[in-house]
Amino acid sequence: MQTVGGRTSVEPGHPRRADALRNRERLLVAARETFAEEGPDASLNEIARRAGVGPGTLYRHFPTRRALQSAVLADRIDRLRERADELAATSPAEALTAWLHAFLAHARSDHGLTGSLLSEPLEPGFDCHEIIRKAATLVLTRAQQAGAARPDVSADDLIRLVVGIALSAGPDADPGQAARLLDLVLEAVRTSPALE
Amino acid sequence: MQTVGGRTSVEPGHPRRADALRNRERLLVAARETFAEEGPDASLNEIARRAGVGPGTLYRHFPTRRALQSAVLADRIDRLRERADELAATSPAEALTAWLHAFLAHARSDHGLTGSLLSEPLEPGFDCHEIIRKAATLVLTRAQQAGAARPDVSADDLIRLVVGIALSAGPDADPGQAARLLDLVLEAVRTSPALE
DNA sequence: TGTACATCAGTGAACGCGCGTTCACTGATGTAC
DNA sequence: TGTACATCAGTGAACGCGCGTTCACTGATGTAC
Repeated sequence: MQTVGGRTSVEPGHPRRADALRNRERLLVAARETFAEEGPDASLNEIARRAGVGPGTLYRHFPTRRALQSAVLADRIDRLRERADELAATSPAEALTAWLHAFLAHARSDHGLTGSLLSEPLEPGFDCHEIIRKAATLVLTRAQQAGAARPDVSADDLIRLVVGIALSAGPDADPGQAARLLDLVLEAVRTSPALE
Repeated sequence: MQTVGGRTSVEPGHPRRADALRNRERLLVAARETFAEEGPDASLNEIARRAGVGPGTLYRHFPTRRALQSAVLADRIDRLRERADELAATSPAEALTAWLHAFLAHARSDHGLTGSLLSEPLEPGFDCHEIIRKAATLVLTRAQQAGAARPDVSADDLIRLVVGIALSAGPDADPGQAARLLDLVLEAVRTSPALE
């Protein structure tokens, strides 16, 4: 929410020292890369190695794998939330399409991280699934009220479909196919169920 | 193809001894269970333990993890292929719907095994992706020729969508939601693209 | 501004663990007579 | 049918590996004066 220079501001009091902040940032960069390359089960020692810090340092900043994963996702999730707000300026139908494509790009880029965090609840304080669901709901209900999306589809349905497309396509697959599949799904979402 | 008492017949010459056949069968049962519970990366030692054999025995029968995985899938894949043939007796539209739902049930039940085998090529001789693709193509082209499915959708698209739904739903999720999502997708598949 | 000090983050060797995989040996089985 | 033997499958201890995780120690940093 409060951001400084485009970077999420630090919770007051927590990381005080300059080297702590620097290492935290390095760990996040290394984790993002490693998760992208090797999936959400990538080795934590390997991430520490890439960040150029000892494994103990990783644990000091992120006591659990889950904590590291959600920290990695945090700013991208936040960007998706912002995007949903921005899209309020466009038509409901366009907003729905554009946001889901943005979400697809996000999910495709992280090699299953979003998928793995989707199912299980996170530590309290940052539930990425909840944030995504809220953003999806925002865009979807607006489209539904405008008659641009069928009313019997939920935000959860859309999220599952997009994550599913991202997971089954794999990160090295044709990005065009994933987008095409999403377009196909979007047609069904726009179609009135009464037509059936 | 040739089956004896509902069980796939043995390739001539390979497993000759009675205890070898028995252990092979035990390993397959244990692997099926373990993969279902713990996913396609489950421990091979654990599978051998459950089957009541030494790890060496597992390796004698299945030299690689992949070989074991595809052997586990083999008969279910075969059943899907048969199902596609049987459905030739029903209407093209019904056949498409029914087969995809059968495939969804299959993919949902194996905790990502199908998904993991989908992307990478298998050992020569049994390519489960190829068999599934053939079955899907059979059902899909028939529907397309009857005007019951849009022509710009490929068998690969359908497979990806179904696998995606299965993967994103997770095995402990609501089976109703998965079926509903597939129905939604099927609506889009039936819809003429000209309507857009 | 300069310095002394307390605090707190970083270090990295080390541990235990379970994994995949091997292999010398044992023993069950099928077959030939 | 019964038996001797060769074959081939099973065994499971053992290996090396990389993982997650810890912790006693070091040292950088921020602060108080």
